[in-house]
Amino acid sequence: MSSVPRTPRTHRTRTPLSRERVLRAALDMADSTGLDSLTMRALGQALGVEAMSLYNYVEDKDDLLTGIVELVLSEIDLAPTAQDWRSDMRATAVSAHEALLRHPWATQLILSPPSAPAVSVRMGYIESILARLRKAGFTPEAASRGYHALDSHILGFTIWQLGHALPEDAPPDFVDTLMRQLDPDVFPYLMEHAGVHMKSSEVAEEGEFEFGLDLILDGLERYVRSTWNQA
Amino acid sequence: MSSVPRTPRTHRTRTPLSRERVLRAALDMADSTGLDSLTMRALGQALGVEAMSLYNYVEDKDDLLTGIVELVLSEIDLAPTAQDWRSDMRATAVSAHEALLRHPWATQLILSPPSAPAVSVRMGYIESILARLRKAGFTPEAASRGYHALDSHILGFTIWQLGHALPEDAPPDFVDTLMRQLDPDVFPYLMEHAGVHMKSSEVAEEGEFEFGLDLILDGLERYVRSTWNQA
DNA sequence: ACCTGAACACCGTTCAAGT
DNA sequence: ACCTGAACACCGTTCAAGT
Repeated sequence: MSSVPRTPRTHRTRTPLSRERVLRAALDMADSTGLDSLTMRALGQALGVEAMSLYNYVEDKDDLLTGIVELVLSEIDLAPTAQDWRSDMRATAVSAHEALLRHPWATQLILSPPSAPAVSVRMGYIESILARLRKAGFTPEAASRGYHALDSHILGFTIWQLGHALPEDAPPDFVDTLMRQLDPDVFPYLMEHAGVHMKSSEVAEEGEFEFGLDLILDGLERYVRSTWNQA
Repeated sequence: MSSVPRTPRTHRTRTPLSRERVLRAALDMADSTGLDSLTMRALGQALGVEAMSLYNYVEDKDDLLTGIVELVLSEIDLAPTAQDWRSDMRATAVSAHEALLRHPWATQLILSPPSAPAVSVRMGYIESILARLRKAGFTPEAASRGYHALDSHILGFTIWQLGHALPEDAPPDFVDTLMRQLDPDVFPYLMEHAGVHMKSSEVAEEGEFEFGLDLILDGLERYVRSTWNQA
């Protein structure tokens, strides 16, 4: 701890490799150039090392991907401090949505993991949602329902939204030319729909996530109230 | 059409290759052994041909995947014949959900396509939802909202549901051993949640899709009613 | 016209060998 | 202890050559 031999790191910033540094570099790579370009060989090169060295810090590529997903999930605010469960759930959902949008590759890794079940990485996240609802007086069944409804909306809407975003390399007239190819006799309402999109800003699209979120929160509120009335 | 030379197809069922036969075989392969095992080489072998021959019927692998997604989408009932928009939308949503569950690999291809935007394959589907809502008196804006809410729930919930399904090769005591590994002091509510799952049947899980669906339909109903009252 | 062998540029991963 | 060269078993895809 205290007697690290300090070699003068003049010509190379020879920061020693570590699992954390590998994961951080992998996350940066996925953020900047996409998940497809994150190969073991390219990641090695980015760290100034051959690909094989990475296996000293990571079990295999699956473990690498699991690790960077964990980093993304750690950005979510799991302990907002509002008075009521509804505001807390809303805050956590919005925080999760924002984190997932910051790392557009993450949602598909969570929902369609290359191999293992995703639940293990997300246990802390799931536990805190369940805990908040139970502590607000939800029955175990109602809390399970609530978690399902909220989580499927958070992840499901986000991946849907990302899948419908314009491709990064889209030319400015992308939507325009796409619409011109549509036969107005066959797809009249699709053209109208595109028109609605052109008028609305990004702010409006952000509203869509919260629109659905509030629908779910409304439904949960009614659902638990009816549960309480039964008792 | 009428003068096809009929070679006696005795020792080999030498059905000539065609795009349709290639796509059908690819879909069957994805259904039975998963998307990962669907390689050009394996598909060729299944059809009794070398992989390179497939490029006579399919532009590249992307085109192949687009093709089998189209087959899945064609299974959806886009023209139910109830009286009201709500029943029609509900029927189409349920039909879509069922088709996507029959082909568990399809939803991720729709939501995270390897390259191209997914909208092109789904135009007919989107158009028919928009058309049904507009014909029920929805404004263009309300119809857009409705389509977004419905489609994101259909695809988003389904991919969430599939991502949380037990792996195919799971041993019978999979959930049991997973729960035993959980520290009850750290994840008490997660354990309780697992307990709720053990008691409920598959039917109950099917109910979750319709629970969220009805929430959205309720919200849309209120939303358009308020729109009408304004006019 | 349709199919194939050989080849190319990639993957993830292993393992013995280096320092 | 950490890193590497060489190798293995795969990918998608091309292209000239076969029939």
